[in-house]
Amino acid sequence: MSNKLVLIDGNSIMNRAFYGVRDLTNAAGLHTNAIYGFLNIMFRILGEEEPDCLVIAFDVHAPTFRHKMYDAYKGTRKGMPDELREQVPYLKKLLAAMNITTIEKEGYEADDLLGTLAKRAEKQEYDVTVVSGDRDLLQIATDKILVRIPKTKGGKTEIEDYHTEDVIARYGLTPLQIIELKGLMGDASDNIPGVPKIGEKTATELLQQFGDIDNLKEHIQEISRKSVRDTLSENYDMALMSRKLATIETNADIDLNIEDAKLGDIYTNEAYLIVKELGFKNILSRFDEAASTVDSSYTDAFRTADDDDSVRAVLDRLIKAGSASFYVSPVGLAVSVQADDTVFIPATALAGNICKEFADTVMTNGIDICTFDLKEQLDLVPGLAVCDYVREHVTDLCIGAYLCNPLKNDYSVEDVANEYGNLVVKSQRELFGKNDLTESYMIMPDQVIEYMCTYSYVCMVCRSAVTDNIERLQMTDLFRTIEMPLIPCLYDMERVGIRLLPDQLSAYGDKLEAQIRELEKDIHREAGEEFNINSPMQLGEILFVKMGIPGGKKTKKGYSTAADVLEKLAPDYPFVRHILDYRALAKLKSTYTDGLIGCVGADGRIHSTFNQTITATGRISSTEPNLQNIPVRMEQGRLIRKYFVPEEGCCFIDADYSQIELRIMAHMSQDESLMEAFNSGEDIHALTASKVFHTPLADVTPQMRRSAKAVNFGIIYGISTFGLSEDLNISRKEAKEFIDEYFETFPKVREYLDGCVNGAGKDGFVVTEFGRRRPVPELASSNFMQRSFGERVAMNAPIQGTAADIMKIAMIRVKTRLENEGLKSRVILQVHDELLLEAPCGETEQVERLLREEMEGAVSLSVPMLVETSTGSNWYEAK
DNA sequence: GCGATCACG
DNA sequence: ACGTACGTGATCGCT
Repeated sequence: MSNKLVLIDGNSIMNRAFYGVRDLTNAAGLHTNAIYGFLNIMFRILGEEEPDCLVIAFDVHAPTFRHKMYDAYKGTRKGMPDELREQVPYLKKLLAAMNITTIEKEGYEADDLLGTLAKRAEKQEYDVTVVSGDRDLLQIATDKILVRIPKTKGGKTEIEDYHTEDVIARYGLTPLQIIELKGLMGDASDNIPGVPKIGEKTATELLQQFGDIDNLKEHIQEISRKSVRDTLSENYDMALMSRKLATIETNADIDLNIEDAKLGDIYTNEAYLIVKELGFKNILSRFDEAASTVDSSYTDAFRTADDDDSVRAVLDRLIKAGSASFYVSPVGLAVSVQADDTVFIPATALAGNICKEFADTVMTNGIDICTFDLKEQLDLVPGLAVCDYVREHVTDLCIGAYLCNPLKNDYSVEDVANEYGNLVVKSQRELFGKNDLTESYMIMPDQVIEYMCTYSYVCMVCRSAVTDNIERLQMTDLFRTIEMPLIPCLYDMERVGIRLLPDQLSAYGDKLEAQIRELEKDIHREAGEEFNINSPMQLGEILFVKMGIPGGKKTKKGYSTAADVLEKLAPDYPFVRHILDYRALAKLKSTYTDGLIGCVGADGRIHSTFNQTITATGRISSTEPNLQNIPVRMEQGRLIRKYFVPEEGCCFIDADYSQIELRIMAHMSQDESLMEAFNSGEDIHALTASKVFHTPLADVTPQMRRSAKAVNFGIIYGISTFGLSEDLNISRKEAKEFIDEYFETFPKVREYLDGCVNGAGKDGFVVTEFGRRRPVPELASSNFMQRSFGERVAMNAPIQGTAADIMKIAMIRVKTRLENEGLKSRVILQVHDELLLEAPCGETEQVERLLREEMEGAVSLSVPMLVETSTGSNWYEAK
């Protein structure tokens, strides 16, 4: 078996970690997140690859051959932020202590050193793995050289692996052609003026046809598109330059014998001390001798209390301390009164009333309590579901962790323990697999008790780190007055649920089924064969190959059959219309008929889950089932809403914020024209059309209003000529004219949006009116696509997020006031800018008024908030 | 498990 | 990396 060499691009992996890992500092105040992220990736690679040799390459702060070649290259390499730069020497020191070979050389970037070593090792029959965050490295992939690119998505790091064939599969080009691609796209020289602007798609097609830039030059007359031909001939020299800059040197002058990079014992005493100084306890646990020194002694202090006296004693200590953390499950309650006073109390204690006694004690004494994911525990302590109490006295670390970084995929006690407390704890899954806690408690009670106590303990010891972080990020007010008191609102919606008439809905499903069968027969007949219409692959084959319909393109695996593509073909091909109809019906049947019926509980109601920690913008989301996407736009779908009905003697009230996002933009931009538009009370899209097209309001055509509406939406989404042209089915040029005209009309809107993007570029995040942050790391990217995405996010998130904030405030106000006035009406659904209430029929008028007051009064902006309400005996009627 | 598709704001 | 509007979730077919 051949030897294996792993090569890591130190700078690029640190850089990735710096932007992907939460801000960490050690006891001495040194920023450590990039080191931490690097080590995690390195250990993962070492575990997976088990290499014989390892080399880490670094960039040197000195001009490289690229600088010497082209002055403007300087501008393309951004300097590192200080907080990253200070970490580099510590990592190098640690690697040295671990006897890991590092290499850096003046005049070269890390890429070049890796490229040279990889090729050299390949000749010596090594299996080579190269790890980098930079896709430029793909050019050196071969059958023997594997390029691995870690991607951090949400909280998890996934690694993309590329041998030759993987590059071809992903890009349609060979590894060497990747260099040509970069040359044509000018990627390595993003900021250099005059470099040909050819997109990846065009560039890929050209290369697939002509192989490389040199051959392309020779056959330039064969290129059909004039614009591409012109760009190329004008900028040929720049393309060559660009290609040169992107080419990784594989013959760098370095004297390193690969055998000398043999991996020895990396867990040395010296390294142990450095890791300890850096404060990475869970990395410390990798050190064999050191493993026993990892502090897990806190479990020694865990106790159990089950007799009345000792349980009462715990409650007394609780009252004396005035604060505590807890974690509760069906098996019992874990309470931490102090860091060294964690007690497990079985659910059977105090004659089975322990949970209620605990909640009562807490609430009557105004105890400050801390837990993780309160909403999941409220069934066991329902008395705590009071907005005012939760706002003042409860801290949910799950919500806190989400506010600090809303981009993660999930939030767990394990991660919070690790990030905020430097603790390593096991998850329920790791400890008990798929068994639930009650089962596990019967088989291994001690482990379950330790698990419960650990969760409570983590809340106790991580509490201040999380709340300090929230404070540092200036979100304490958002956390206390919006996110925390929202929890009881969501809990109520879940618990109350919404009534569905399954039998009637099922009958509607049967009707749909009959129509589906009919259409299916027609479609198969027209196609001349039976095939699965639900398979985009088979359908694409039928449409674009067998039937020869033109225009089929897009997607990696074959043709796109998405609705926007088919919609353009439908006028000319009745067959395509049938497909679209079939799709619409099939969707209704599977998701909204069969799917919803399967969700009806024993009480005849659907209890969705409303998640508060999913979205990047602050919205809530709904799952199992998703009740935020019940059809409304098409009549046949909208009919589904007839089967959502209120309890006997009740009706539905629907309350809808009118144009909330555009109103927020008017306020945040302070654009006089837009504010005036809302103060006038006219139809906003028509008014926009009137202003943008310089037409009297009365003469605005439906077509003009439609365009204006699309532009208004586009503005909220972070406008781009491409997006608008796709949406309105017009040319890019026309789209650009619309947008320019819009900004001419509403100049402060442009200033505001530019300000969002600039602010995000400078600070790395954007903020809503209520202080909610969304990080925008994409803006720092050197990749055009990613950066553009970052720009759109920076424009959209403050608006969408502020709307979410306002709705949350409204929900808290509505719930609180309904309770204060002794009304029986309850909010049962939230759909971003809309609330649905179930109200006893006698209360409707009062509650409609209440809703308008609380929702419109939730916030005071420069333009009025307008809420429209309506009532009905089912959801269809109430909308 | 992932991509394509389509439902909503 | 998110392959060009922003933000979601469920279902299907396919590997």
